[in-house]
Amino acid sequence: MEQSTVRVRFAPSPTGGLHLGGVRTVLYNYLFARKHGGKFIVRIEDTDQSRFVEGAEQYIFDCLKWCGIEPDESPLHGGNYGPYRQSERKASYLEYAKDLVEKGFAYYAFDTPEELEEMRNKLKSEENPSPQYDGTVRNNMKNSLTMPADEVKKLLEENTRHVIRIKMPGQETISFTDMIHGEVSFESDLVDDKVLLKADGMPTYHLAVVVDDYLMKITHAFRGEEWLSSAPVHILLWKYLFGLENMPQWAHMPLILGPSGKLSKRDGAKYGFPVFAMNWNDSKTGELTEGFKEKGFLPEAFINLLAVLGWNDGTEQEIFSLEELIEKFSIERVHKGGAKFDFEKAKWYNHEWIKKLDVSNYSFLVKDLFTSKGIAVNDEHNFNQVLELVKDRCTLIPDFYTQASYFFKTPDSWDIEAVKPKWSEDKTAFFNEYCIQLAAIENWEIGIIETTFKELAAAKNIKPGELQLPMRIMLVGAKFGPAVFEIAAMIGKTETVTRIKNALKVF
RNA sequence: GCCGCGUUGGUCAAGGGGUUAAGACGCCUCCCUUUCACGGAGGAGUCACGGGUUCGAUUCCCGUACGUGGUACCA
Repeated sequence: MEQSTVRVRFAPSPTGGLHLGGVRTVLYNYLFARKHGGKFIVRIEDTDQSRFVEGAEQYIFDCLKWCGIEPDESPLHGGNYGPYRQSERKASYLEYAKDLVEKGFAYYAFDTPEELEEMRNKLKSEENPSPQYDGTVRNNMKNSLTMPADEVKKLLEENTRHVIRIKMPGQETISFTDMIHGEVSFESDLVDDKVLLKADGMPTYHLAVVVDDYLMKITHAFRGEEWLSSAPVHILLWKYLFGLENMPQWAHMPLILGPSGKLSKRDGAKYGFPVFAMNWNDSKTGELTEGFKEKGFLPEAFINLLAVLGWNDGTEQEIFSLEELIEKFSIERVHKGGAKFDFEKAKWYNHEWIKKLDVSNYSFLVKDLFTSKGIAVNDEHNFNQVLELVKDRCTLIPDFYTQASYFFKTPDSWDIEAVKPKWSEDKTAFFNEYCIQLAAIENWEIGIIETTFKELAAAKNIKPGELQLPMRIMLVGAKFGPAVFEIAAMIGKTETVTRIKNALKVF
């Protein structure tokens, strides 16, 4: 397997935002493909036109790009196994479905939606709230198994609306080896006759994955655990159509859960944190759902936190770059059980990445933020120096505004309460004189600003510590930020003196 | 209901027949810093339950509970 090309695919449907579970699945797909020197393929599952949302396909690729994941083959990147949109492969599915009918593994079903509903209502009971179209039920329905051959032929010729269903065998144990769960098995009698080809001629997911995986020579198929229950259908299809020996290896990823149960794609707002990679603007509903990107997450942190939610390399390492993940990832170490998403920890990862990365990697984001708030950034070098000074205090990108904006504009207000109780005439005098001395400084740098301050304090017989906090309030407006003298050095002589004088009027 | 999958602190988790059951986030205390962080040192808190198997089970087996997914002409 290692010798021949590993081909892994991610098959999203363009129906909405890319949520956490989705991104993690792509990520694992991608890591596995890269680690084994294989191809990473993105195929679009757009066979359900009713749910199709304009722009969703592009959105998916935008998210991947932001995460640093580049597909080798996709509708946008090209490749030798196209088309990469299921809607463009419609013709071939019909052939395979007919082939299955001929071999006796599938059949035509002419039941109308109304008739199906009637059947379900009739059979519904306390014990069986959702009756299936299964081995016993199909004998009482309108299909090519129960109707005479000539009648079936006639209906087909008249183009009567129909679907093709798989004929689940009776009393057969269907099992396969999942790369994460190990041996998984199902009893065929308990699985229903899934629709393979819809009345509109489009395949259902079941037929499409199998046919596409075969035609695209997929070797490994990783998907969310929500697919595990329908795996027996896929296994059977592989057996009937292409042979089990050609079937890709399956891996069903554990689910990502919300704070209370399952993580719903919808109201992410109720958790207070995003559930999508990037802002998702639903053209159908007009709803805007916030993404991790826009919330202020770095892509490095985002993929890092997702990668280790359900996987670890067995060491104590927690911070991984994409390159390290490619090197260290192994599907065998992926957890079986689902994990609750913890936003606090997610923020911690972002904080770590902000600290770890050189500010030049993300200063453009902060610059955009400042610009949008009306602060023009002219001196990039100076700007980066400021960011370097405050980055330890920033968890999300927007934090840079509160942590650094005072370097570029006078504080809007002062935390008067922090200084007033201990204020005295001595201190006013000190600062007045300090201003004069500062104004006289030729070589404006941190050492001299601090020395001047301390010597004057000693001369006035005031503890420097009692003066530093007021000075901070004057320059910053509040009790936070790097060393005061560092700030003074950064904002310049004129600005420092101005801020002190202005504050003095109020203190 | 039925079927599948799962279950180590509040959360993410290492481990796996005999361990003082790692580590991280969060929380608390202290140190550093006359700010806020960063950093450092500590602390509280755990093997879902019941039966087996075994000299011994958190680890293996069987049940139960709980969680979660499926049960669509959605993916």
